[in-house]
Amino acid sequence: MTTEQIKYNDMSVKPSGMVDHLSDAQWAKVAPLLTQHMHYPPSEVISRRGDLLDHSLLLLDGLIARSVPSGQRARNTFVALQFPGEFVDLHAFPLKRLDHDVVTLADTRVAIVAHEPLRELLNGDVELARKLWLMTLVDASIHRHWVMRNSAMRALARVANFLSEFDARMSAAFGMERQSLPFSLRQTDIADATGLTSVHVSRTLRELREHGCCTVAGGKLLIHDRKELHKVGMFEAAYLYVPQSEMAP
Amino acid sequence: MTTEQIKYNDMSVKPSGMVDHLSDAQWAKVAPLLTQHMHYPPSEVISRRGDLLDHSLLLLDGLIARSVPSGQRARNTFVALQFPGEFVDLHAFPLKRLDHDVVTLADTRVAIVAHEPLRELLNGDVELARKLWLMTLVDASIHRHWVMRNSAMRALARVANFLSEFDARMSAAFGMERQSLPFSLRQTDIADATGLTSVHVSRTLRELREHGCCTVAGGKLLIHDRKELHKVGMFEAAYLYVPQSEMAP
DNA sequence: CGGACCTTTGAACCCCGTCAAGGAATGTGG
DNA sequence: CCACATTCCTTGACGGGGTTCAAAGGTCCG
Repeated sequence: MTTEQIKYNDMSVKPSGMVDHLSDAQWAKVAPLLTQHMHYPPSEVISRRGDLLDHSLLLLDGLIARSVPSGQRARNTFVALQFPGEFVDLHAFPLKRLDHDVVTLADTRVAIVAHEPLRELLNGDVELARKLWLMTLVDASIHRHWVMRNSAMRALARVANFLSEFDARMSAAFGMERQSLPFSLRQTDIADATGLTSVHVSRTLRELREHGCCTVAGGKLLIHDRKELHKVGMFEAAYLYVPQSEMAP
Repeated sequence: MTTEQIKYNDMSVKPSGMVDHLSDAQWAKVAPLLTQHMHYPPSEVISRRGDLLDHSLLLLDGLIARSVPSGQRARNTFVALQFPGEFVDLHAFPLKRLDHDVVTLADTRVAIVAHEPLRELLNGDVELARKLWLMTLVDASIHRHWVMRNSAMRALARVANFLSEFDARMSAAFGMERQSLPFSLRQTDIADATGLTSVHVSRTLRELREHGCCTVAGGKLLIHDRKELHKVGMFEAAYLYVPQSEMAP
């Protein structure tokens, strides 16, 4: 394993994104559990399907996919993506056994939360426990959207919707919308996430580019016309349950 | 609304299925909250996307789909199915706002759990709260499997896998495996759940029948060769997290 | 400058969708 | 008990969106 272990002391600043569902006071309780950090290069398998976990991960920076062996395709299938400020596998806290691999898709930093101290913390704070529950339920809502997207949308709309979601969740992580986003996914990764082949993803991205929606190139996602991208992808962000305090002017 | 309201007194017997994740003592605490029952005919919309719920449902008997407006298909898309002994929309307890419709697919009986008394119960019982959390996480695991199935499997395997899941979850609800199962889904429902057209579902079911796997007809699912059905559908039940006490000899 | 990896493009194919018509099952009213 | 409607299932013919196979072109980095 080519991982590297570092100690940070300062988690006092609450990251943007999903953890913003927590109040400042709640974050102040969770932060002390995040003493141990790890750093991984891209395409690294952090945990494997079937593993019994005694800890979960908070994604600080980078990008992570949850991946399962694919039914009848050559490569694996991505069943979820996690962005900075999101818990990667908090469901392992009640569930323990993992039903998917956890794989990095970029240079990635995570903070480790051991389940034992987390259990003690949550035993004494019902509200906080409910917030963490809620955050896993947002994951489930996103899963449901992925089922719809990969079952009922054509390639062009499917990829446009996927990129719209990427934009929205990345914006939540940044705390603002951007015209240019870091985009470490290869076209084969987009294929794994959308249930298409990388060949057809290539063709579809060209189409989106020629429509003037967006360009994926050089590790960047350039949004030319967000409104048009959303329209092509029939994108409505409600299912992401982005915290209120986010995205304020 | 053609629903009918009944009062039951006896919920002392714990149903089989998903709620079997609860211990008898835990069930004894939950049961008193289930005083109000409802009965619905098939194809009835119980709750709608966007609704703010102050209660959740425990499915006692029948079958329920969670349905979303479809991207580019004529009909809706099913993002989940719920079987007897499962909570239908427990995620609405922390999340409140529903992101999908709740629709009956059979003659259906449910018990209503108001969120307010549930909140008070869970405030005083951390272990029980964690069990309910776990049950929503099993839903999420099933969502992930649906993403894989509808993204990465061919029609024949996809339908075989779907029917295998139906068999497994129905078996959990009955507490035993059966050769013949009540099956109230129409072929258009199978299509909505698998992302195929009903025409192709018809062809696929014929193929499964001719392979000697199973027959769907007359409101019944007949399993001729469960092992072969699982093989064709590449079915492995781990993602269902069926409770241990279930399925014992 | 050479090699590994990713992207792009072309051509052929096929799985599944679409359209259309007929058939079976069930229910309803006269 | 039959005419008729309704709903669902089945089958055929055809077309197309996406896959597969193959090869060439970029790009990055050692």
